[in-house]
Amino acid sequence: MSNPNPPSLSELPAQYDHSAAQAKWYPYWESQGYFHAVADDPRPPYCVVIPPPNVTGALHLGHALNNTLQDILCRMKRMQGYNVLWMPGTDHAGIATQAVVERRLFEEEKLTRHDLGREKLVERIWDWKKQYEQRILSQLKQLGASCDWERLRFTLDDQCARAVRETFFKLFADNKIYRGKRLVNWDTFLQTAVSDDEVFHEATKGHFWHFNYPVIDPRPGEPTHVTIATTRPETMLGDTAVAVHPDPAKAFDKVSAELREKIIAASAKEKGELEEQATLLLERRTKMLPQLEKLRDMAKRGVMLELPLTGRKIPLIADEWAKPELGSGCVKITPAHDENDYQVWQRNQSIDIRNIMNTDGSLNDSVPEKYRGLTMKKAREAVVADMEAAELCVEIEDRDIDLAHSDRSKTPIEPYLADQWFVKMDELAQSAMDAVSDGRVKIIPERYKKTYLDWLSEKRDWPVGRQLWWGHRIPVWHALVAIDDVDNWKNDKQEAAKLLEKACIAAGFNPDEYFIQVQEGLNFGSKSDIRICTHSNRVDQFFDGIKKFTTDFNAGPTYGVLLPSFPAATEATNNLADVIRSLEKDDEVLDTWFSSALWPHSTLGWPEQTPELAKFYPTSTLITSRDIITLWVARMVLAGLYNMGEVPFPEVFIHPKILDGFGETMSKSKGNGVDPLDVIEKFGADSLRFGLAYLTTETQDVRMPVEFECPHCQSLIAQTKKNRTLPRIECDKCHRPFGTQWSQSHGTEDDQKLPRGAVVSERFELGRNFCNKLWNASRFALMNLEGGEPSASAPGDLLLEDRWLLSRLATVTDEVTKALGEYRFADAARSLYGFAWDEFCSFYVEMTKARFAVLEQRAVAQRVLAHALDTLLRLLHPMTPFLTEEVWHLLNQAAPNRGLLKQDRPAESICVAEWPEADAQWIDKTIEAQFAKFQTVMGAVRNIRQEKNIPPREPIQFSVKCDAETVKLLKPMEPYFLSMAHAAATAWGADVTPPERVASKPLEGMEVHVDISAFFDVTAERTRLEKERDNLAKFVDSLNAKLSNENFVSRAPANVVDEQRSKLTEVREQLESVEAALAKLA
RNA sequence: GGGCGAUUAGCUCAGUUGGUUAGAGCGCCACGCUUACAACGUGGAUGUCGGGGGUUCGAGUCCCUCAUCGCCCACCA
Repeated sequence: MSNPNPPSLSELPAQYDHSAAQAKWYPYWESQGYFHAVADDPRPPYCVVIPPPNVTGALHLGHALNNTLQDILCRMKRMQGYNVLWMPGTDHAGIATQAVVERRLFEEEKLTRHDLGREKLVERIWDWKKQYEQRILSQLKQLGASCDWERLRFTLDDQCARAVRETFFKLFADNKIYRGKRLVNWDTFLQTAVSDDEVFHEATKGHFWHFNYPVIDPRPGEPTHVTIATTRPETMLGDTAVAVHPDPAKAFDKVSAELREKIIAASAKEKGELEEQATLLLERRTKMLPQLEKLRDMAKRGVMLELPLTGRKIPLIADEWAKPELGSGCVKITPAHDENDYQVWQRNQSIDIRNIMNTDGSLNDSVPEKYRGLTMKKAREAVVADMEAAELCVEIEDRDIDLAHSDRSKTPIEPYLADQWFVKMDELAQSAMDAVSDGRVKIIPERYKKTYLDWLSEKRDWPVGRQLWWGHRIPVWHALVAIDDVDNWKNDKQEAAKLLEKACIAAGFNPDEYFIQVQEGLNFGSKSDIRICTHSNRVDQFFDGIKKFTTDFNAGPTYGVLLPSFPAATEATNNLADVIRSLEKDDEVLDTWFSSALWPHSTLGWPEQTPELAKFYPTSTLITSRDIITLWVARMVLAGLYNMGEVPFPEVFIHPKILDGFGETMSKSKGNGVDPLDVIEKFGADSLRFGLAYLTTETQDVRMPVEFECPHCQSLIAQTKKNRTLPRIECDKCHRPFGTQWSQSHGTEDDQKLPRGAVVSERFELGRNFCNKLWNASRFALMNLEGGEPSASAPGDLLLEDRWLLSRLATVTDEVTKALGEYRFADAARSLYGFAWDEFCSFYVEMTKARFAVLEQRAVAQRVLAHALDTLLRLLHPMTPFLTEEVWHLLNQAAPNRGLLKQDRPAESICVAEWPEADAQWIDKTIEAQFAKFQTVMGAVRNIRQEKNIPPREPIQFSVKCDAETVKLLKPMEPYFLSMAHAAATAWGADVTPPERVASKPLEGMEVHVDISAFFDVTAERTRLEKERDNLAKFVDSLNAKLSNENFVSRAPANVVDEQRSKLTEVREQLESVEAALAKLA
């Protein structure tokens, strides 16, 4: 397939038609297979895995940035001759996706997931996924992303599922997976756990209640009660202890010491406040220490307290969690409803743990009958009333409380300790830290190394289970086993494991397909958990086989079997065979990040040892946003090391975030998001890409004020915090209403029917203007190249401007290649922008106009022009692929043979053209300096014309006073002064005398005189010269001041001083010539 | 509470290892539709580089400090 639609060069439109180019070239690239990589291609590999976008919704501007940057690198590397694989895919995003589908299900059909059931719901989510994935892929293609679509993956597809099972199994067999407790955000309305992301905090007026718990049998002189304080009084029904610090004196001293350190470091302003704090602390210590120490001693003696309202007795314990400096110094312990209390429970296994809540948020049977079935809210009222009636409520303070609410149901969250799967992180985290510390993985910019290392260094175990239906189901079957005699069980558990093993073998599984684990003690006291994990592909048949087999077992010791139904277990007595028979498949799924962590190797075929894995792992770089350094990057590193024994990528580039005009992150829920397709439609994909690259600087974060575009009259309305969440907006100009993205989710039916106003940003005009400029320069070149004869060219044929352009081109090539290699996208874009616009277009192309008018000069100019355009297009292709491909094909028509000294046929597509190499032989600073003189004189002539108000087309005459060498340089440029400034040179040289009525401009080593006899205006000229004189005089003064400073002359480096001296001489001369001109006027 | 970052023209941002009188794009002003381009051309105006202190011959750049804004993490009996 060649150019699908070759146009006539003379009929090219004056404006670049981005939508036509996009529609034409993407299908062309795909059909040519340019983006498809194969493993047995011998060229060096370059591989990038896409950060898989969530299938929750459409891509936003941040994705556009992320993928543009990846595409820029991939396209450059492809041109550099690498075997490039950009692995595309999407993420199943467990919670977010299920939540979206559930919400729609409820809105549209008034059904909950329980009405539908697990299988049906999962089916619905797959439907949703297919729809949105299509949309995401289409967005990526419209952006121009050169992904290898034949390899498209999804984190929940069969290949990824296999990698997930394998990894989980490895971890399990390696004893890195265990069951523990974790405080989850429990949504009592939806009866599900919610992620931290889906929780919003709302400050509400609340209270701080102080309760007294009576001490049972206090000795004389001892306190008769302890006081505790709480914001959630209803949880007292689940209290199992009250804690006091084991060494209050030491604890006080520690806090004091910390405070003193702070005071030393503090500013004067803070000092007073801190010192006051220290005084209060000291007073408190004096007042409370004896009491607290008494309580501590009582705790050691095993004193019990009466838990009011329940008739239960709970111990007073000594634990460091109790902070003597806070409240009463004593803290109630509710292990099942508070994470810190849970840890206290873990340290003090003698105390009880008591869950008081049903999944619907009502109180369960473990509380006294009168509170059973009450909601937490009602229970609070009842508890407080009863405590007050018992005169045990000693104080109620008002207090603002940051109350967590579920974003999905808008109801308050109940913290709730649930059984969870955990991955042990100590060794894994250490391995990932080492990889970054020793430089095997480099994070750019380097400051993000700290984020990464700090987070990993906590080595917090990773809770990987989620109470969801959408995701990788945990490949474990388990049964809870209650036993009374722990010692006996320890022996018998070997027997249980053996028995289970036998069952597995009999069911036809190989020993390396399953792993049996027995864990004691972590679940509700002495109850143990027997589990089996498998990575077999036949997971679903697994238990049918085993259960059949275990019917043959009748003998064996008896155990209590707990069915693992959430939250509380029911007990039954049975024998060992029944223990196995009672095994149930875990109904949780894995955290989405578990599958994302495997992305770099799972997408390449792991655990299969595929040729792709051998060729492309480790991948070459990772490009992502900073908010997932910990969640994703760190976990990919540790998973890569764990599964592959090698880091997944040697470099990670963290790119900026795009914020709105108020410095806020863009998000759908704020209504300030931007759909890249809106921008692509209005400005074109190339403009979007170039604009984004131009903004990707080292300094993080880009502020981007956005506007609504009225769909009726196209006028722009600035987005404000107010109008961005209106369901309909009235246009400022035409006063007709239009809808927005916000209308779709929050508006009435009428709002949703309104034509939608696109959200765009003026920031992309830069890219659009640039693309258009380039298009037109190309158009000019094409018109003048068509029919040109390829001619031999030798360096000797080249004129100053050719040598200048080639020198600049080589320098820019070098700059761009280096900048992109170091992720300095903005530098590359700025360098190309400046070169293309200010040098190539404004000077070189302008100058060729005069040369094309002269027959003998044509061939060389054509040749250099074609070569320069060819090179520039290749340099720009990674950023603006569509435009450059369009022009490339036209250029192939106009100049089918190209090259400077040696001519060749260019590549059929710019996608696979060679990346330019900076040819050092052309870099010539002398030529550049000489050319700069020409530019300076040109500027002076143009400047005088403007200042004298001489009409642009009015011919003028000028002369230049300069040395002989400059004459030799600039005299040949006379035609350019004519064509570019309508100025005719009358004289060059050292003895040039200015005409009678003249406007002069002193320059470095030169004087430009423009004959203005026809336009002479003494006053205007005097004003101009006086201004110039003042400027120069000021400059001379500042240089004088510097040079007369003894310290500067003696201490600054000699070259700096010399520079200043010669500058002074130079500026003085200029000043003299201005003063002379002024004198002449008078 | 801990950490990170930002503060430069009306707006959005560059500014390399400290070294001429601090730059770009948009916007603004003036003139121009000149046969590549008005999405353009030519020229112009615009800054106490957030405040204060310090190091230095010399600070937008390095150090300290204050202020404001933003982000991440932790915690809130």
